[in-house]
Amino acid sequence: MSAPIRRIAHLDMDAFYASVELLRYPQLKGLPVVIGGGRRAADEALRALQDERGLAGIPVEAFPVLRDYTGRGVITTATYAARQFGVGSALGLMKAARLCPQAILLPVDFDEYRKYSRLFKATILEIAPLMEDRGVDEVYIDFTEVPGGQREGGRVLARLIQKAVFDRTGLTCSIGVAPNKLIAKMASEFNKPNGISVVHEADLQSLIWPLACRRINGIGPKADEKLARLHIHTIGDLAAQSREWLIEHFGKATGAWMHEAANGRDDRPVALESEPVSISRETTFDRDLHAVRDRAELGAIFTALCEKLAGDLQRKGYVGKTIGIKLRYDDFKGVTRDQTIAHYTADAKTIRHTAGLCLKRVPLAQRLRLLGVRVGSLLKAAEARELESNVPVAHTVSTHLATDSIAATDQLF
DNA sequence: TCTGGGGTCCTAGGACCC
DNA sequence: TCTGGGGTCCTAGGACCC
Repeated sequence: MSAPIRRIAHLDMDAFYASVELLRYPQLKGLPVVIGGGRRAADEALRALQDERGLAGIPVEAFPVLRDYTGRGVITTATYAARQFGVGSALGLMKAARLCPQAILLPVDFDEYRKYSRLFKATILEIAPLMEDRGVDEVYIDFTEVPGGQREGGRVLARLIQKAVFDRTGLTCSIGVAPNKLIAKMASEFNKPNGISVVHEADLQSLIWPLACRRINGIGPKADEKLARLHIHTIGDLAAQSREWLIEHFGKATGAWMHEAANGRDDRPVALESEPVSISRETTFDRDLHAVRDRAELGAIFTALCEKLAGDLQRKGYVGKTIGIKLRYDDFKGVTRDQTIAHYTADAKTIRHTAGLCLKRVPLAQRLRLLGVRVGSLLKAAEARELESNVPVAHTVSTHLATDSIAATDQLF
């Protein structure tokens, strides 16, 4: 037997949030539905209806629709019926309301999506043990050594996984199988929804080169625009450029990577485990707030963000020592500030204090639409304890001083 | 009536150390 | 008296992804 050919799958759940919602509200099947926003009043009305008539008993007319929405939310997911109207992810809800006013608008329910996310991933792991988590609704799977992973280029195993996921969750997914992650990711888009597509190395020119450069995971709007200015539109156009020329225009790292990608080369392994680098909380206000005029309100939001963040860290068992803030002004421009402290922490007061110092270094004349707090340079709490277990006394004192001066920061706003 | 809330990685300059 | 260079950490911003 010769060595097995590397076969990597990318699995993407179809319209994940929306599909989970349709499991609860089957009466909405086939209708344009979008998930997003978050209006307390409408959410409560919906909850009251659930209590009264049961989920599936809510009449279609009783659901909130886009037409009635006022606020600053965006669409996170749209059903395929809604996509017909040109609405999709990241579109502002007010804008979407003009395209499809009758679309039903459901609030985001992350807890529910996380539940199904765990379920479909556990199902995959029972079949194929080498899986990389890429967020709530997608994964990479290494098919190479899995029984059936080589049959029909991986199609047989892909079908098996697709069926297992559907049987367990009632949800469909699309799978691409290819020689590497880069191509697998593109391939999973080929037959959406509920599709499978298999790409071999020899298919590069016929299946990959005609695609727009933007389809490469890692080429975003900016790079795409620049490529277009250079008259490069397809991946084939990109592959026709020399490595040197690409490095000249996009820099050493990006240029070389583009050259590899365009030629279908990617040797990144399927990464089973990864540790978080940072954890953050942010919020966009219902209306823009002014640091002076809305001092009390901003201060309360700021403190609440720090407390939630501390809770997240503690629950997940991490501490960090780089505390940062993020601001977005009413013109949508943003700034960040951060500060590294002497000791790892997950303490709300310490975070609040340090973030408060960051805030003092930022211009606050203009009104704000967003405030965020971040903790980075993370370490597992146990590892940090070990690391800091024989720390000089002087440092311990400074921590107490820092925590004691919280009162002063409270007067910030 | 524009534009959410998480994240990751890269770049680039300055400080500071060897 | 001058001339280096490498390495690491910190900070700010930006591109990109789900």
